[in-house]
Amino acid sequence: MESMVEENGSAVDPLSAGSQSGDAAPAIATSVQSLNRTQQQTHHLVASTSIVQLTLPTSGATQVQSVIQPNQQSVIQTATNIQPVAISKGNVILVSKPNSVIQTAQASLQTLQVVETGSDDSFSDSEESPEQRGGILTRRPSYKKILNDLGGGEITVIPAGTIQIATQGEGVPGLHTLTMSNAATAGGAIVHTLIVNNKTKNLGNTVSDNVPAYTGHGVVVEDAARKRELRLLKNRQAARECRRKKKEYIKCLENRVAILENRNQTLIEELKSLKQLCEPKTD
DNA sequence: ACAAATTGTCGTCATAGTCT
DNA sequence: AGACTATGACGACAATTTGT
Repeated sequence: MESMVEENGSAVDPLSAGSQSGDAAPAIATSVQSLNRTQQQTHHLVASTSIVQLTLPTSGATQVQSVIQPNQQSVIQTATNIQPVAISKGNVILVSKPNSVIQTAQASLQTLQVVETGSDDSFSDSEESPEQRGGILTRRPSYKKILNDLGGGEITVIPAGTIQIATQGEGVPGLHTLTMSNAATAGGAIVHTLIVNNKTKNLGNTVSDNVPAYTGHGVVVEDAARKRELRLLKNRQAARECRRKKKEYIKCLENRVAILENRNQTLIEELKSLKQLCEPKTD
């Protein structure tokens, strides 16, 4: 299956439009500064976005409204219920909900997010002011929570180009397997995800795989040093995961900016033309 | 070419939040 | 309630950029 993208008459490959992912700074508060630095090397994030029309031959006259950011990940926003959408370069993305956001970076799929929205406005503002949170400075909601608030489905992206998908609500619990043919690692990657009671468990290597536990008469014996090692190891991994989620969250926000700016521009132009129509003729 | 400044990444700690 | 997890904050270090 091949997709055709038209932008002012010229073909554009939305997947190749993405490139360097903007590496984020340690804190959200400073992320904009950091992104600015990254974008010195790329281009300005939103300034050069453009609308393209994706024509998908096999799905009839279906069109996808997309926002293409040069040197940034692409945003593909579906205008209608079109599923599945297949895109060149070997990535097949099944979109189960309207108004989805699909992020790609370079040739390999890096982030895939399904956002269930009635309209763009349903990007709920998950960042509350301290006042809104009760007037005291408290910890912000977790990225997981924020992203869940943004959309119905939960999709976790694993660094090595693998994708882990969990279904909530109407989803059928069970073992889900997702294979990526062009994962960053050679030969692709397969992730098995076990969903039990709406909770996701990675069936890959776990922390305990790496740290041997000594058992005696069925009782796990661990000295303080071992416990500490285990704790540090877990926390190290947790920190990595947390940073990855933070980057994902920031990308999500960037996409949101791109979509909203694009929409804003459209509305401005619409307003202009309506004004012109309403203007009394002077000659 | 070199030093200083800037930025990114990582490991660790502390602790709020969540789970059992 | 205690164990566990997620995340902000911090410092160390490396890589990159900038000014001279």
